[in-house]
Amino acid sequence: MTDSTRVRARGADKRRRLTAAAAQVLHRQGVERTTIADIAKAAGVPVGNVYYYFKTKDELVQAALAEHEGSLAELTGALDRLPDPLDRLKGLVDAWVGRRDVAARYGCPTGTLAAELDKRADGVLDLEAGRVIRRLLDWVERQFRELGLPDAADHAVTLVAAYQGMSLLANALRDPEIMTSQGARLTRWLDSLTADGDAS
Amino acid sequence: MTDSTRVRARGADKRRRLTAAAAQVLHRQGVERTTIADIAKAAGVPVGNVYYYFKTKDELVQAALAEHEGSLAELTGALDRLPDPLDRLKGLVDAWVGRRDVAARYGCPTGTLAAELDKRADGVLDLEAGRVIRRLLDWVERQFRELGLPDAADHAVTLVAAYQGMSLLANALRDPEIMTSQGARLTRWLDSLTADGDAS
Amino acid sequence: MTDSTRVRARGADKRRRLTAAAAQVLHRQGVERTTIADIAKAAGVPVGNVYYYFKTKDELVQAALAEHEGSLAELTGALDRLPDPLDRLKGLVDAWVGRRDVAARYGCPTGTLAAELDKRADGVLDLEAGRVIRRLLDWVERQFRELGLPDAADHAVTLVAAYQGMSLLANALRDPEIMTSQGARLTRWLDSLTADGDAS
Amino acid sequence: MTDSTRVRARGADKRRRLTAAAAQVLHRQGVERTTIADIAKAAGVPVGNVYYYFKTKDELVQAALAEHEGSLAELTGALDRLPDPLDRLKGLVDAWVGRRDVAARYGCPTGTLAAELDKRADGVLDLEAGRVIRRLLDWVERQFRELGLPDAADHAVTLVAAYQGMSLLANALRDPEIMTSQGARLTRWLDSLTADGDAS
DNA sequence: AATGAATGAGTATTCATTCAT
DNA sequence: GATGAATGAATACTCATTCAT
Repeated sequence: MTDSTRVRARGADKRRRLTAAAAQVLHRQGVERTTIADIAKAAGVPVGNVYYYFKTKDELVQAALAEHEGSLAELTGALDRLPDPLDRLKGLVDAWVGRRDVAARYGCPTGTLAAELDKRADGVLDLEAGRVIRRLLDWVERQFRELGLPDAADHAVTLVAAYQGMSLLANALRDPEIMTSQGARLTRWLDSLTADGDAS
Repeated sequence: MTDSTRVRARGADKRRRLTAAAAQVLHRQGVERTTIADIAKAAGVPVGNVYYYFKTKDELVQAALAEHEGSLAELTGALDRLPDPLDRLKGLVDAWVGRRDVAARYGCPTGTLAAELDKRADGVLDLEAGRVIRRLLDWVERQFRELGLPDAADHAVTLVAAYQGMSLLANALRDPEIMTSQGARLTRWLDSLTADGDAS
Repeated sequence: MTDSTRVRARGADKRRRLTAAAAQVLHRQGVERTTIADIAKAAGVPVGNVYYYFKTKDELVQAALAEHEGSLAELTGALDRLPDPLDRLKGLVDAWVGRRDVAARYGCPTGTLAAELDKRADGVLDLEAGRVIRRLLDWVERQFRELGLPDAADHAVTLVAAYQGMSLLANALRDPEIMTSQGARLTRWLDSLTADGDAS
Repeated sequence: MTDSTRVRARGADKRRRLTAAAAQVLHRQGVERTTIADIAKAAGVPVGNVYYYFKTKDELVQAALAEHEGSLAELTGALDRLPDPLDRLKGLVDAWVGRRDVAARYGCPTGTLAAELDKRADGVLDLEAGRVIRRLLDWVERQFRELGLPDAADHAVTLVAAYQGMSLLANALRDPEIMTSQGARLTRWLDSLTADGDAS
């Protein structure tokens, strides 16, 4: 490893730490209640130095959004290795249920971020958040289509909306059990869809 | 009408105007991005005077929450006059769809408020928001129970979560059409539930 | 004096104090080296309160500019009461010389402000500064015209430029004597202009 | 050419580039609104490296001032080759008029720098700026003396002040034409001085 | 000598809340 | 009760300067 590589690695590492910290802290505290100092502290970086990597707070928010988008891509990427689209969708639901405790405490990262950013008058970041959700919708729709179902787009909206809704309820009521029971319902629904046509 | 009565009436009016303004502005801009001055201006009340009616900003938020709770109570109260619980639930869905434009622009008032308040470390108002949602859940559950369905509680969670989810998606994607199509789906689902048992 | 008058008077007084302080401190330290805190302290006003009267630092700069414009208007207004335009112009030169010590220490308020504001990329305030100088030019030109001189506009530029130049030199060399000697020269020049036509 | 020579040459080149960049950027943006990064970028030098050549920002300002002083020396040096002092002075005026567009956009480099530096509490650099202006004054005075005129010093102040004043006005009003007309006036004045004694 | 990165002090601005009348 | 004004703590962002390599 050359010197310049090491330095670049250190710089990239700090940027990654800041991004990860931003993703977590912003999810937990929300955008408006999170200060740059909060993120800096969580990342172990002096405040002034944050601005070497991100010119504005909004850029940090965007990076956090991209981080969540990356997690999602990682998940769908792994699911894509399953041969059966139905298994992929059920795997997605399982993943959601697996994160029930985080959902019950802080909600869905993308969903809560989208909701908060939508309150802004200046529409830049809110479109970003919408884009991430759209990507999830697209992936889900593709699975439904591969299953040969009509109304794949509608089904996708139904599934993702169900996820956002159950996360919000679990969060508002602080009850992870909602994730479990609704997850089970979604799994049953997916099975029914493929078993004998569209029952919804 | 005595003078003091008139004054009290005027005072109550100001309080009401502040509450209504808070409900609307907080819904549109979110709690953190809304200043007391914003609400005061929307209500046509001088800033300094706000504090005569509400000791803190949090009390204004609480009042806004109560206002939304009141709207909900009004709606369910009206629906309660329908003889058939199924019609009541379908009426609820219709009401949601009827507000599709507001939902697409600002999301569900209670849901977005709950999501934002849940980010707070101090758990006072977030529980309030949860309580409002809980009341809706209870009302819905009661209808399902009156319909003689098993799993009334689960069904209630399903319906309300669907509403929250579709509102969030409609908002994030700025697409009121989502409210319409998902509303239709929910109506069909309600019909199927009562027609031939549980299809979900 | 009613209560509201007194309050308004107090508010107006503070605004005036802030404006006066801004005019003085900005002249002495320049725009960029002056902090809001500097002005607040000079005016005996808590920092946070400054923003009740001026929304931004730039508004304070503008107010200071207007203050200098006001001083100028006061001076020309007084000179306007002299019957002879030549006396008015000589009175103007005398006034300049009378302020030689301030000029030697801090330069001409309007001139140095204009020079500093002209460095800005965003052209808003710099035009303001130009406007103040233009007003002086116009007044001087009017006097020359009343004297029946041709090239009144050119003469005006010559006189005002001489003032700006001698102020700058006096300031750069910290030598008030320059104001005196150049003032005498300008007086002689004015006399010669009217004695036997244009000698310049 | 040995390696060390080449390196020294390269180093000297960087220093020269930095100095030139500083002279230009500081003239255009002013001292306070110019960052070290601005100058570094304009010179094509990495920020961190600037400090190898200049220990502080003030040293860069001083170098810029020296650069402007050098330009002036170059100009007067060239004019010194003219046999007639009157031609030298008229050549100086011509040079000023020749730079009318820069003057109208950014003012006289030395004059604006002097005005800005004079606002500083710590008197180090402001004296420097005064010194540069003094050198110009001395050169001009020498020409007047060679012409056999009495009051050479006063004439010098008059000429240089006129230049500073017209530059400031041209800049504040964004009007290069002022340079042209005032330049013509100065040329006439110089002619009149030598033709028939002192007309000013 | 060269350079990307680090540091920390400083600055404008916002805003909930309080106060004086 | 009503109201303009006051207060001060907080926060995003900048930048000269230093450091590690």
